[in-house]
Amino acid sequence: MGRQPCCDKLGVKKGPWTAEEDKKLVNFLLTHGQCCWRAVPKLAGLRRCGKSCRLRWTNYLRPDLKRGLLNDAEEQLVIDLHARLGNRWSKIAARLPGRTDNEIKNHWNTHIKKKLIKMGIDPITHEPLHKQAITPEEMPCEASNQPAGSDVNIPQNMDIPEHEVYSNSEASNQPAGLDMNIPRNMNIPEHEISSNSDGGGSASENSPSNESQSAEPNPNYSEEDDPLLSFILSDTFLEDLTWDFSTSSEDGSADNPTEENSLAWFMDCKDFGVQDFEL
DNA sequence: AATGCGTTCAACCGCACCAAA
DNA sequence: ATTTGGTGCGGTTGAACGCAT
Repeated sequence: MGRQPCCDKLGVKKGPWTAEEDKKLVNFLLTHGQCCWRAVPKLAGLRRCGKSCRLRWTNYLRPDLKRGLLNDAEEQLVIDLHARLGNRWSKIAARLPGRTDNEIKNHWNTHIKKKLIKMGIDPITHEPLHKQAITPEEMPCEASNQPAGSDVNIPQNMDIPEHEVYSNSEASNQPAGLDMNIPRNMNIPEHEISSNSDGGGSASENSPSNESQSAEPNPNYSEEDDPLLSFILSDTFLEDLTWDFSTSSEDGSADNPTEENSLAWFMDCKDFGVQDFEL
């Protein structure tokens, strides 16, 4: 028996969201909070699929989102995390506050991938495209561990949960003398290790037929060599983040906002670009 | 100004997981 | 143990945009 579609295809609007729709969705979610997404469009007065509403909210309307291109430090972090985690964009995004999996995925495909190729690095394996051609001395500085210009204060000795790393039987495949920016022996929680029993992966991710296409994380990463990465990968980092936008604003006006205030404030943020507020 | 081409990114699609029934 | 509905995730698409000619 096939699955019921997530929403009635008839009468459901698709395509770009209008400002009016955004307003309705934001108004509803700020008022009622996130509940059952399937019910959201009906309750919010939208002719949209619940899934579409969720996507619009998480990828675009969420007030804690940063807008704009990833900076150098973030980009380097994405590269490092990708080497560790592979194409698990949601896991990567979880370590970059204010960034979405979609955004990172897009940025990877449009910018970073090309950059790495240009640098002679395979964006999938994170190994040199022509191992003979590139010696460690020739590795571009951008591939060094510490992102240039990174001013993040990074606690030392952060544990990376074992479950967040791919298991990889080819762990020893790292070429001798190839240092790159890949820390070794990183601790990552077991439950996020990519394997056939991994609960979170998509079919294509775990599909053997796609293995050559999917990004294999480098198993030899270690946060010891990359304090920034170790900090970001730590659970402490995630726990410490203040995701509740309502309590943080430059002038404090958003503290304990009323529903109206928060909507108005939020819409203002959208007008100016939320990134301007450094939420 | 018009056209073509390449790039970007918001949005969609399909699948898998998980919890509840 | 099985079914079902809700949600999350990663891959893909296509409209919009920018740039060169």
